[in-house]
Amino acid sequence: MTEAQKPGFSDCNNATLRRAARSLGRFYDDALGPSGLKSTQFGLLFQIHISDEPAMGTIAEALIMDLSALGHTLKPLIRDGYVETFADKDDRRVKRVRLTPRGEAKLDEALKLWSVAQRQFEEKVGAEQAAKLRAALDAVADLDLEMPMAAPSN
Amino acid sequence: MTEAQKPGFSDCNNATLRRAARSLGRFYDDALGPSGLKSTQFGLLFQIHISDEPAMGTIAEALIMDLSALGHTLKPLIRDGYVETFADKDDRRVKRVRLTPRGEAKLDEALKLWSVAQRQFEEKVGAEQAAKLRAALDAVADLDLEMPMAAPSN
DNA sequence: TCCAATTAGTGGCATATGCCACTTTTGCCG
DNA sequence: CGGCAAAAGTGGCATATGCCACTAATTGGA
Repeated sequence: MTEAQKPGFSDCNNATLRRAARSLGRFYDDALGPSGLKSTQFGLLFQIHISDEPAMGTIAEALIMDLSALGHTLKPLIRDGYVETFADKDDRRVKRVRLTPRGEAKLDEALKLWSVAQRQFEEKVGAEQAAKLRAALDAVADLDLEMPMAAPSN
Repeated sequence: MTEAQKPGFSDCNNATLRRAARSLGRFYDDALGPSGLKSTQFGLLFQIHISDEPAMGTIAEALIMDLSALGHTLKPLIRDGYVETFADKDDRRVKRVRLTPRGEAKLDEALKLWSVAQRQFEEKVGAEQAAKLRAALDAVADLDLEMPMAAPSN
């Protein structure tokens, strides 16, 4: 057991996941560097792009991220003019989001850089392996994990 | 292709990874909640625990995280008295880290909570699947990804 | 119709991470 | 031995994320 601490570093699924995320994140960030976008921003712009003027809550749900976190993350993108928001016509509580022309252009630019990193990665691990990994990650992300908390006895 | 945008959300390995990390992170964070530690802090304390008074750079390398980021993340733990640092005897540039008795105790407390989440997770996906996933993630994390940047021609 | 519960966001506060510019130590070499 | 490049951290600045307490709009009854 002289190597009990050698592996990734622990048996914690979460820690292992975060570690990989930091590593891969750095790689994609570097690739996107020239565009001035972080990989997270790129992902967010992309998600908005493929959606139809989604409501913030819809985006947050799709990306499994906290609604307020999404709001914060959106700020720099709005400030830089890549994204704009507007109230839903039927429900004024809802705020919808869309890319500005400038945002679409920036996304196009970033997509070119992203594809290089993506290809680079898939060459290393193999497209099929990558697809399997993504599938596994999606499965994990969508797991209905719930602490065995006291079932609301009432 | 009516579902081109339905899956996780994109083919980006990085985005998929981050999404899963947010999801799983929330789960482990909830589990660790009672201890007052975040899953990231738990992971950091654990890493320090299994190491032998590691230098900051050593920890950063093991966790594949930026050295300065580690420094920042360490602050609240130092502030709360779970960790302490001291200069290396031979190289005064090096700062070593160790858990305080209080930190060891807190880690023990957190370990109990963590194991519940860990078990819960492995019950859902299967211990073997989880192990495979961790292996895959470690492999990804340790990949020597490098932008095909101009190879230093010299 | 009017109020209680629910839904969608916002703002504030705190941690997580990175990059960059410095400062302090070392290590190395002429 | 003196000075320069490399190594290890620190601090500042900016984004990423979460939780919580609130506010504004809606919805669902009584």
